[in-house]
Amino acid sequence: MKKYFGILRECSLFSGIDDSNIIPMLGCLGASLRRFEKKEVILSVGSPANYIGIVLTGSVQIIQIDYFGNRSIVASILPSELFGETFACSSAGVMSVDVIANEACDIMFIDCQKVLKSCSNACSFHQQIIFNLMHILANKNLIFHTKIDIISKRTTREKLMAYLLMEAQKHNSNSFEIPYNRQELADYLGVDRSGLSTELGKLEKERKLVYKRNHFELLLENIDK
Amino acid sequence: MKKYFGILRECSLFSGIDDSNIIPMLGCLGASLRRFEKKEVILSVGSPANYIGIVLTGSVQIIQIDYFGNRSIVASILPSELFGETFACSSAGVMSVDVIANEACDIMFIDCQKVLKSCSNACSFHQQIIFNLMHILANKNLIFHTKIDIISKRTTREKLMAYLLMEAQKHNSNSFEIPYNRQELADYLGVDRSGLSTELGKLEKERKLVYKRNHFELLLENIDK
DNA sequence: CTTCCTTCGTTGAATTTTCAACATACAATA
DNA sequence: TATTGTATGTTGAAAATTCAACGAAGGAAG
Repeated sequence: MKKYFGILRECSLFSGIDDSNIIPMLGCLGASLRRFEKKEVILSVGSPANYIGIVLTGSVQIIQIDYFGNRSIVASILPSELFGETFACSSAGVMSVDVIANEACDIMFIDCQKVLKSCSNACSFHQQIIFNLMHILANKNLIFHTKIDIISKRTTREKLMAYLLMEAQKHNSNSFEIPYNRQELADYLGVDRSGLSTELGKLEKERKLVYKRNHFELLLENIDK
Repeated sequence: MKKYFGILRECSLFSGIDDSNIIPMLGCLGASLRRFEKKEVILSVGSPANYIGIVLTGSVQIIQIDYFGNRSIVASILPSELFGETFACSSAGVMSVDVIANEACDIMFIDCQKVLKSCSNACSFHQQIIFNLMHILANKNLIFHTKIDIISKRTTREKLMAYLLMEAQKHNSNSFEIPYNRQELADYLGVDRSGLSTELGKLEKERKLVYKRNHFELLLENIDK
């Protein structure tokens, strides 16, 4: 386990826990390690949802396949990040998404029940872990909430403005970089890429923003409230 | 407090807790009561998010107001249901929505910190409450996730079919009632009501479903995978 | 039974989005 | 510097959505 210490201490599940206590805790949490090769299925739809996964190396993708067989990538999970916690903590019981290795990766599984029930030796860090897990779930909730607000808008322009104003608020500045290229932004907003480009062009003509690649600056004085 | 016992035992925060223990626990949780009149602001954007609210009588609405002043109702909270838990458990620190009394109501506030840190007398039910809160957050997460899947689809027809297939799955039957009228369903899906009606008519002509008011029956044999 | 009111379906015009195709800009690298 | 590949912008036609308006259906109440 020790070789992954550097990653584990970055994991938000262990924030606030002293470095020296992380490795000893893993026992209480029923931690186990497993390696997966590229494209291998880590968890699949319908399988029991008892474990929280932590990506140690490589990366995994959360894949949703709808009734008509359309795949969509719900999220990409990078080293030190978690997956499966929503299902393990909910009353769903089983996974409703697939988790696939995007490349060869090492995964640590933690038994969610062991996180929630404090361990027999009543380790004092347990409480912090529960607190952290709660934070993670609640923060993900906020992110979903924001996304729903944005994509509930009816037009490309409204979605775009809602997104940019939200980013400006997040950065506390009217000038910021976004983490998406055009196609990714279009996918995030649920609109057509070319239509998005057109709308950006119009907004610039109206002097409501200036942009270049993924750097944006909102000209709030020209944006009607 | 005792007069609200009947409601509290319905509250999912207390599920799995023996009836006789609910009232005694409220002390550990820093519970307090307050009455609000219709339209009164219970929590507002920017106010500190330290408390979880439980609706005891009446109802409250979660209101989101965007940059342009458009109001939208995020949720209606009925007796025995919770509000504010996402904000109190996240690292947001402050509310980013308003909570308004939809009618005169009695609200119980619980100190979220006292839920998360086990109490000095180490009450044994504390763990169950934390477990329940985690469930509530994770389940809400799943609900949001489902909603995002649905409204991310591009066309009215796709959104509608995704919604109906999801409902069928939830009911374990191709025949079910939905909890929305047409306007509400249109708002949920983020589409135009008349366009939604048109699409329903088309699907019926294609013999893919039959419906009447809010009763629906999917004819899966005619729905192409 | 009639009236009132709400919900739902229908229609056509206006608007918006999507789609496909291509032009241009930009970055990496040989 | 020349080349190549990717990202972005632009355009026009087709498709879908929205909008406004109205008519029909169904319930509730007198």
